[in-house]
Amino acid sequence: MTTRTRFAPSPTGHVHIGNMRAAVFNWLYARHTGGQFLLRVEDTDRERSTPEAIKTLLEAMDWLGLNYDETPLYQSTRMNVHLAAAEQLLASGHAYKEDKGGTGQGECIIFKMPGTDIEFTDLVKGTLRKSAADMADFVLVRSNGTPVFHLANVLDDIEQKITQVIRGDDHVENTFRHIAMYKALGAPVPQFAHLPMIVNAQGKPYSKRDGDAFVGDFQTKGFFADALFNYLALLGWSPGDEREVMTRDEMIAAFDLSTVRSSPAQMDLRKLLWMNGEYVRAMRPVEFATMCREELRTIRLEIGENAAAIFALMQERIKIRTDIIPAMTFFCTDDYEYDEKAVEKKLSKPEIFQTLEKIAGILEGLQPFDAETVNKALHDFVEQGGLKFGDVMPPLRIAVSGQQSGPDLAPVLAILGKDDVLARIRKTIARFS
RNA sequence: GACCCCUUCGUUCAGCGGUUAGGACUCUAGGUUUUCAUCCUAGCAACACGGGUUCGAUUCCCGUAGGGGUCGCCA
Repeated sequence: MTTRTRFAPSPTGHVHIGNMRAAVFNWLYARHTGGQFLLRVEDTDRERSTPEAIKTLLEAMDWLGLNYDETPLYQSTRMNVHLAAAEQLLASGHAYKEDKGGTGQGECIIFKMPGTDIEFTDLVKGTLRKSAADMADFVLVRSNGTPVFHLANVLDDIEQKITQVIRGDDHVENTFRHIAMYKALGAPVPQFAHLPMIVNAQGKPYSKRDGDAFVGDFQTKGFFADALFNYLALLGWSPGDEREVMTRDEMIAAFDLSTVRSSPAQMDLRKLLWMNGEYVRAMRPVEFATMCREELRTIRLEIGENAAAIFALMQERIKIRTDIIPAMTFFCTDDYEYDEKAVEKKLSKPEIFQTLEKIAGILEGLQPFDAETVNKALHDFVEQGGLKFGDVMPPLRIAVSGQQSGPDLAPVLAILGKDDVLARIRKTIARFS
C-alpha cells in the first residue's frame, strides 16, 4: 500500500517552526516510502484564514521545497460533508444531541465514546493506551451548527486517504478520540506518529508570542531553505550515523519514523548559523557571486572589476546572506563606516599614525602591487622596525576597511589597488589623528 | 486535580546489559611563523534522584522529582 501523509496547518498568517518541522517530517516520510505528501488547509476559522495568510503559507512551503502531491484540500469547502457525517453518526447511535441548559447556547452534537479502552501503536512513541474511564464524550458540532476540529480533521484525513498521521505531540490525547471516530464511521484507522515539540530558548513550547519562530523570519534573516530544512530534520531525528550536513536525497534515503526521538528539542540558532555557513561554502562560485551581487544591489552597491578575487576571498567567511553587506561593503565603496570599538581600541595611540604614514610610503613604492609583494613588504617593515604584527596589521586593516576582522590583509590590499589603499590610509590618518 | 508523555555534556544527535559514555554546535587553549568570522589540533563538559532485577546497569522494571501535553462547543 502506498503511503499518504499530509500537512494540515491552519493558515493564520505565520507558520511557526514547530509546525513546519512536522511538515518536514511528513514530507520526508512520504518521499522515503515513495508515497504521497498532501497539503490540507484547515481554513475554517474565517477570521484568521485570510487570502494573505494562505498565500504566506504556500510561499513558506514553496520556499522550503516541500512540494506536495495533488491539489490542496481546503477544509472550508467541506462543511456539508462534515455535517452530513455528524448526522450519520447521530443516526447510527454514535452521537447524540444535547442542549446544555442554562447557557442559552442551544443544541450541539456530541460524540459518544465507545466505553472501551483504546490502544494504538504510535510510530514514534510506541504503544499508547487509555482506559474508557478516562475518556469523555466530546462535541462534534457546535450549537451554532459548525463542525469542530475533531470532526473536520478526521473526515478530511479519510477523504485524503491518509495512511500515516504525523503530527505534533500535543495531539496524542486527541488520537484516542479520533480512533473512536474512525471506527464509528467505518473507516480504516491510519497509523499515527507523534512528534516531540520544539521548545524555545526558555525551554517552553513555541507559542504565538515567540515572534522569532516564524518560517518567514528565517528567510528574511538570510538563512537558506536547504540549511533550515537540514537543521529541522535533525531536530528529533538522526540518520543513525554521524552525518549532519546532508543532501535532501540523503535525508530521504535515511529517514525513518522509528528513529525519531520522543523527547522535546530546543532550537539552537548558533548551530543553525553554522550549518548555514556550511551551505554557503558548498555553493558553486557562480551562485555565491550572484547572491552577493543581489544583496549588495539592495543598497545600490556594485562590486568592481576584482569581483572574482573578492568572492573567492569571502565565500569561506560568509555564514549567512545578511553577512554580505557588512563584510563586503568596503570593497565596493570608499564610503565605508568605521567600527567605533575597533577605532577606539587600535587607533588611539598617536604613534600608530606615524606607523601608518610609513606603511603608506612603503606601499607607494611597491611594484607590482600584488598580494605576494605586499605581504613581503609588510613583513619586512615589521621585522626591520622591531615591531609586532599585532600592532601593525589591525590598525592597517581598520584604515582600509573600517573593520577589525576580515580576510587576509595582503590580498585585500592587492584587490583594492595601490591608489585606493593609499587614499584610504591617508583619509584615516586625517580623520582620527 | 485527573489521565498521558518526556528526562545522556549548555544545546543537539549517538549509545539499546559489560564503552576510557561518542560525534556536532558553542566555549577555551595552541597552531596555521599578521588580523580573523575560515581551517587544523587539543581541551572543558552529561547518563535527574531512589529502589529493585542482574555477576554487572546509562541501557530493563517500579517509584520520586522536574518538565510538557490534554481534560464536551480552539485548531
